[in-house]
Amino acid sequence: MSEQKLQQAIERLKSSNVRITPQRHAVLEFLFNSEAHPTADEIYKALEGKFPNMSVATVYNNLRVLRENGLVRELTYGDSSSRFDSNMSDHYHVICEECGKITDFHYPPLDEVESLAEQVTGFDVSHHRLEVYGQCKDCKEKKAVNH
Amino acid sequence: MSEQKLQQAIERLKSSNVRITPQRHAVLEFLFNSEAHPTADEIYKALEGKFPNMSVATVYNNLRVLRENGLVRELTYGDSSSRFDSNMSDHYHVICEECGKITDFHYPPLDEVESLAEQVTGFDVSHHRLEVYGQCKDCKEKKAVNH
DNA sequence: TAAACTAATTGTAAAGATTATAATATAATA
DNA sequence: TATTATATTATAATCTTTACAATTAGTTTA
Repeated sequence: MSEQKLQQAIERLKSSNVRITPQRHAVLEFLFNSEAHPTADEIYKALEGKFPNMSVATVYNNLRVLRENGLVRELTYGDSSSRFDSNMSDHYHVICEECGKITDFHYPPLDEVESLAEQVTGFDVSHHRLEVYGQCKDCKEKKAVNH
Repeated sequence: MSEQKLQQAIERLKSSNVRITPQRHAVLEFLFNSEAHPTADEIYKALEGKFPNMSVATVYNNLRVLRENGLVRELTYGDSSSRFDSNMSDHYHVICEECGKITDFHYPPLDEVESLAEQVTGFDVSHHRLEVYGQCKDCKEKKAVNH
């Protein structure tokens, strides 16, 4: 997709003295082209073909570097492994409890909640996270068919 | 605290044919008296004195049973282990990024977000989760002293 | 109250995700 | 192209949670 965004990200890394290796480039590119919020293992498997010798540790290392440089976000839900999202714009997620699919959706940032939390608890608030859970269209339809 | 709530919980378990063993009673009681949202391991360590032979598997089993019966909630944040909350009323959490402390706070349920998510994504929404992150009072003060 | 039945506990092993480590390879730079 | 620091690889270790089989113990019923 947006080749420009990818180039910007690479410049950002370079200016932080992060080396652009083929593996790192591939992880970054894969995430930028994915809307599926993949896990580390899914990224690893997706790049196996191109990099047969790549270690899974490399994927984890690079995800950490990308996260530390503000290029991807780590999403931790109830399930066992983290998911990664290169969409750093303000948005929330709706998660299907049936099949695990994660869908983006936009809503005005909940600034009121943050400021009330500050007042009530005395915290300095930095950010919040919100996820909505339910059943996606596909899973609804599948159930309907089986009846 | 509320001895009555504990008795109600026990009745609820009995009516679901869940046996009340000393270990199970202790896990339940500990959670009902705790406001600290403990991990499974913290519960295990807290009960070690009373039950020197208790297995950590017993703690996990009981937490699962309590969760399945709607008596505790499992909280999964970015850190490695789940936390458990016996406060089943509608409330949100503010989490200190410094020390990990979790503080309850109340806010009207975000029904609007849920209904917008339904419209936009076509999901059947069942619930949502929201956490606010920041720095707690104590950690702020500690930092101020060190300057 | 005792026997019988079923569920719970225990101890240990296994699974799965992630991190640590040390040796080797390689990107960036002068 | 030589140098140097960083990244990668392969593997082991760690940590949380679950699985399993044997034993123990609630609960029910005769």
